[in-house]
Amino acid sequence: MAEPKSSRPTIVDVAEKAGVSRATASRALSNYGRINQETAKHVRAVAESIGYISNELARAMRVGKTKTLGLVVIADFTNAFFDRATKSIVDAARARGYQVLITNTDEDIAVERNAIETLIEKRVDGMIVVPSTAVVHDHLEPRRLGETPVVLIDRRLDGLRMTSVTTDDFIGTEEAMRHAISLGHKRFGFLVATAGVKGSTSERPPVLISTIEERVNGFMNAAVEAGIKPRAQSWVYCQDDPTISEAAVAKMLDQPKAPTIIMASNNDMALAVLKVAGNRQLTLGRDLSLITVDDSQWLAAMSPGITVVARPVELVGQIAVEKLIAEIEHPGQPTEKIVLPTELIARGSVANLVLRPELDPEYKE
Amino acid sequence: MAEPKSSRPTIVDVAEKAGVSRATASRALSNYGRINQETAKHVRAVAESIGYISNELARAMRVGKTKTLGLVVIADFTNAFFDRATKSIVDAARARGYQVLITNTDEDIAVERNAIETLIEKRVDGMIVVPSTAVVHDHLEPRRLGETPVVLIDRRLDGLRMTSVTTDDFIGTEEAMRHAISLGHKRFGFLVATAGVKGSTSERPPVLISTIEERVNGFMNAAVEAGIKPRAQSWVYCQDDPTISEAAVAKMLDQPKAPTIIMASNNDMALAVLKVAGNRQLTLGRDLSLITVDDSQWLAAMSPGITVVARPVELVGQIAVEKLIAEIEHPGQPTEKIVLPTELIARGSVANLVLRPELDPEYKE
DNA sequence: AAGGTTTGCGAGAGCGTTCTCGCAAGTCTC
DNA sequence: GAGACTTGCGAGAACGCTCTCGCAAACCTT
Repeated sequence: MAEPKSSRPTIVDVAEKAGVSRATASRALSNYGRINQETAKHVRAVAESIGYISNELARAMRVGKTKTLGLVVIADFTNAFFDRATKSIVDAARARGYQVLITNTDEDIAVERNAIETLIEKRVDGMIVVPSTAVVHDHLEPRRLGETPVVLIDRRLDGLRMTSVTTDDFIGTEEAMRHAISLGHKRFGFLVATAGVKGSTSERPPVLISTIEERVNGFMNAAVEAGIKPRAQSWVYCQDDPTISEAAVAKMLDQPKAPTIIMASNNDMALAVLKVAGNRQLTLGRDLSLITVDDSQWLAAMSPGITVVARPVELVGQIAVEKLIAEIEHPGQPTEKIVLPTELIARGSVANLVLRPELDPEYKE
Repeated sequence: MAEPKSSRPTIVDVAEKAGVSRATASRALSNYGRINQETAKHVRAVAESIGYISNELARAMRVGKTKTLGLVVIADFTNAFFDRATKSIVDAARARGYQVLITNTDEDIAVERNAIETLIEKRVDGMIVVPSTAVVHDHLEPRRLGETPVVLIDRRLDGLRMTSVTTDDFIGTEEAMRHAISLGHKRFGFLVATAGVKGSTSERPPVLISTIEERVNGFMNAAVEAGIKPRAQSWVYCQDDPTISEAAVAKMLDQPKAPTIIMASNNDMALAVLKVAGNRQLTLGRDLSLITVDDSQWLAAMSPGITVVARPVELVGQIAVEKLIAEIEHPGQPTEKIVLPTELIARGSVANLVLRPELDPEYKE
C-alpha cells in the first residue's frame, strides 16, 4: 500500500524511483557537477514521468537567489508610461530568466514602504522602483535594503546613491516650447499634474517629483529665453482628478487673454484638455493647440494627431533591468544616473499662427 | 571580534540577542501560540532594532503557502482590457495579503506553457490566466497543475472544468448592433482581430478565442435578426498589426457599397479605423460610424466620443481574485463559469441616419 | 604492478522558518 | 497541600533543495 502522497513529487521521489541518491538526482536535474550522462538521462526521464517540477523556493533558500525582480510602481497601467514600462520590464526580465513581482503603490508613500518590505520578505534579487515622492525615502536607504540592489526609473531621488534611468524631460519640454513658439504661439497655459496637491492652484508647490519639476523648468526656461513672461494664472498645478483638471482647463480658457496653446505635463492633463475642447466644440490645432508628454497609440490615431514629447519608455525599462541584473550578478557596479533623450513628435495639434495669424482670437487685422 | 555576518539578520540572531529560543522568537514575531506578552514585546523590539525582516521563502517552505498569485496574461498593457484587469488584480490581491507574479505570454502558447511551469516552480498559491488560444491546453490540465487552483479570465476554455470570469460579449455586441440598426444603419463592416491569422481574410478562421467568437456571433445574430445579410466582403478577420488592419479598413471603405458603420472587435481595430478616417478626412459620427469593445479614457475624451461596448473589467479582476483565494483558502469550491454583463455606452461616433439619411452616401432623394 | 588521477556517486549538513511535543513552574480547586 | 490544569518556553524535526566532502571503482602512467 503506497502512502497517499497528495502533494507534488519532490526530488526524493525522483531519486527513489530512479534508484539513486538525492545528490545524484539533483545533479542530473540541474546539470552540474560530475555525473554519468546515462544516469542523468535516466533520472530526467523518471522525473518527467512522475511529473516532477522543481521547487524554486527550496532552491532559492539554498542558493540564495530567487531569480525574481520586484517592481514597485504606480500600477496605473492606464498611464502611458507605466503600461509600456511594465511590459518592457517583464519582457526584458523574462529574457534573462527572471520573473517579476508587481506591487502597486498608488502613489502612496505608506503603501510604497510596505511594498518594499514585502518584496524584501519575498527575497527578490533586486527591485525597480518608481518612487512616489521626492521627499521621504528612508525606506530606500541602505539600512533597510541591505544587500538588495535597487534601480529607480522615471524619477530621480537626488539624495540617494542609487542607479536611476530617466529621460531628459527638461530638454524635451524645452524643445516642445520652442516648437510652439516657432509656430507663433505667445500665450501659453501650463497644466501640471501634481501629486500631493489638493484641488488646483497657480502657486508652485514646494516639492515636485523630478520628472514634473524638469518639465516645469523646461517650459519655463524656453519661455524666458523667448522673452515670454508667463502670467501666474497661466500656471495650474492640479490634482490628478478629471473633474478638477477639466475645471482648471475651463478656467484657463475663460481668462481675458486666454492661451492659444496648452502644455500638458502628462496625458491625464491632456485628456482634460481634450474633454473641454470637445465640450466647447473647439477643434484642436485650430481653435486651441495642445502638446503633451508621453506618446500613445491614441494620441497618434486622433484627428488631428496630438503633438507629443515622446519618451523612450521601453528603453527605460530595458536598461533598468539590464543594470539591475548586472548588479545582482556582479555586485559592486558603479551607480549611474542614466538620462535618455526624448523626441518631439509634431502632429497636427499645434496651430501654425505664423501662417494663419487669424486663428489667434486676439489677432487684430 | 564579531563575525562578519554580511547578510540579513535571521530569526536566530533575533533570538540570541533577545535571549530566547528560536521557537519563542518565532512565536513573538508571528504572534501565535502561547507566549508571554512581555517577552513578545521585547523580542519585537530587538527584531526592529537589528533590522530583522522575515524570510518569506523559509516560511513558505514550512507552511506550504507563498501568499503569491501568478498572473499569466498577454501583458500588453496598452490594451484596454489587460491594463485595467492587471491593476484590479494586483490591488485586489494586495488587499487580501497576496502579491502577484506577472508573466507575459505575448499570445504565444509555448511561452504560456513555460510561464505556467515557472509559476508552479515558484509555488504560487494559485493563478489567474488569460489562455492565449482556444485549442491546445494540456498545460492547463489537472495533471500538470497538481493542486494549484486556476481561474480563467477574459476567455473561456470549454473543455476544462475550471472557474472562469468572463463578460457577455454576445449580448453586448448584439445590443451594439441593435443600437446601430435603430439609428438606420444597414451596411456594416466587421473588423475582427484574430490571433493566428496572417494578414487579413474574409473567411472565418476555424477557431476563435471565446471572446472574439461571441462578438462575431453577436454581430451576426443581430444582423440576421434584422434581416440584414452581411456580405462576405464586409467581414474581415485580420492580424493584429496596424499596417494590415489599416489596409483592411481602407479596402472596406473602397468597396462599391461601402459600410456606413464599422464594428471593431477590439480597440486595436478601432485605432485602425481612426487612423484611416483621419487620413481620409472622414469625420466620425457623420461620414463614418464606429463602435468598438472596451472603454477607455481616450475613447471618451475624443470628439466625438466613441460608442463602446463597455466591459466591467475591474470587476472581472476582482471576482477572479476572490474566487481564486476562496479556493486557495478553502479547497473544494465548486467551479463556476461567471459571466458579467456589458454596458453599451452611446457617444457620438454613430451617425443617426434616421434623422439625417443624407449622411449615407448611397442615399438617393 | 604500484602509485596517481579521474569519474561517479552517496552521506550529511545547512538554508530560515514553523510547529509539535515535552517539561518545568505557576495557578487553581477542594 | 496534593492533584489537575494552565502558562511559558526550549529542543528538535521538518519543509525540499544544493553542495561539499569523502570514498570506492575505474582509468592512466611509468
